[in-house]
Amino acid sequence: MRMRPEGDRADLMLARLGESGLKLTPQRIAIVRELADDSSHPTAQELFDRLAPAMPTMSFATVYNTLDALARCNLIEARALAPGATRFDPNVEPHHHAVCDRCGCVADVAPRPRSTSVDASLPDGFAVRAVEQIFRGTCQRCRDADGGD
Amino acid sequence: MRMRPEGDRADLMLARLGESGLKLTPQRIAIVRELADDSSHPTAQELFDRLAPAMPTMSFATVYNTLDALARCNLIEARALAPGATRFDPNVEPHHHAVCDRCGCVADVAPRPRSTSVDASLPDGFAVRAVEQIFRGTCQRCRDADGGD
DNA sequence: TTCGATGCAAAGCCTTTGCATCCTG
DNA sequence: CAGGATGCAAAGGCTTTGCATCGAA
Repeated sequence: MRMRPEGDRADLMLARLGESGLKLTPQRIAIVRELADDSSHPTAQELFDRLAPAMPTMSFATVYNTLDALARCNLIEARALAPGATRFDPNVEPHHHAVCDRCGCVADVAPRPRSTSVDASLPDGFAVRAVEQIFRGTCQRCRDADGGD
Repeated sequence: MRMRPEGDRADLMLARLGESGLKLTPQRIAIVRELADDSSHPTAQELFDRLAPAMPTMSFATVYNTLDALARCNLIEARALAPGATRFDPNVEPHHHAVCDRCGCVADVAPRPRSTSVDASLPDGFAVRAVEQIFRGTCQRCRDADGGD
């Protein structure tokens, strides 16, 4: 089983974007390539800041439009992991997140088997589509920097 | 074991607010009473809208200041359950949430035993403080209104 | 008087929208 | 030429901040 080489996921996303009738413009290609292999869960602002140097005409509207298109195609997911800006996640497989209380960094957490198996105490008639877990705490970097508690 | 009568939780929160050195002003009392027995997870705007008729001079700054003070005292928790406005939760015991994809309503979900017991795939050195689960799906009301899928 | 709390308004983020312009087919 | 996509700017929600005023100890 080989590792996924750079670009694979971006190419897959671009192909699916194209299949769904959207044009593969330079802006969209740049956004997809920036996001596809990024597990840091960037905000729209962060993506814009990274892309602006190479594409000086990029606009926020295009970033948001593209992220919205990608989300509609189920190629990324918009996540509310903390108050503030929405974060975008190229990993659409079921998984969870560890969020640092101090620096706000986000890491993926592999899902456990059976983690979605209980609906006992859900509201009557609630149909579950997905279960998200957020592990809140302190990342190693912040613990090292700050003394740990 | 008796049910908690109306006002108990509000009184407890007010007492603890006072103990932590904050003055129990009419505005703070009104905000606490509005939130203490409310499980709908209101936004700051919603609280303001409910309080404004009875307290015409209430300002947003006071609502946010008071919510921030309550959160610092661990009497409420600010939650990011979906993109958009932060929701405030008077239930600070460990529990989870069911969030409707359509109407955005939020219901509490009782925690399961052992639901926080595994940290196997967490990032190295990440110290877990709390585990939140969000059940996403469709509430009964929306399924009834819309046809169910 | 002193110090915290309030209310108002302005400013700051984050995001969406309207519209003119630009490509591409 | 027709349609979608872009870029810009304005608007709109959510939240914070600055500051003058108010009120209780």
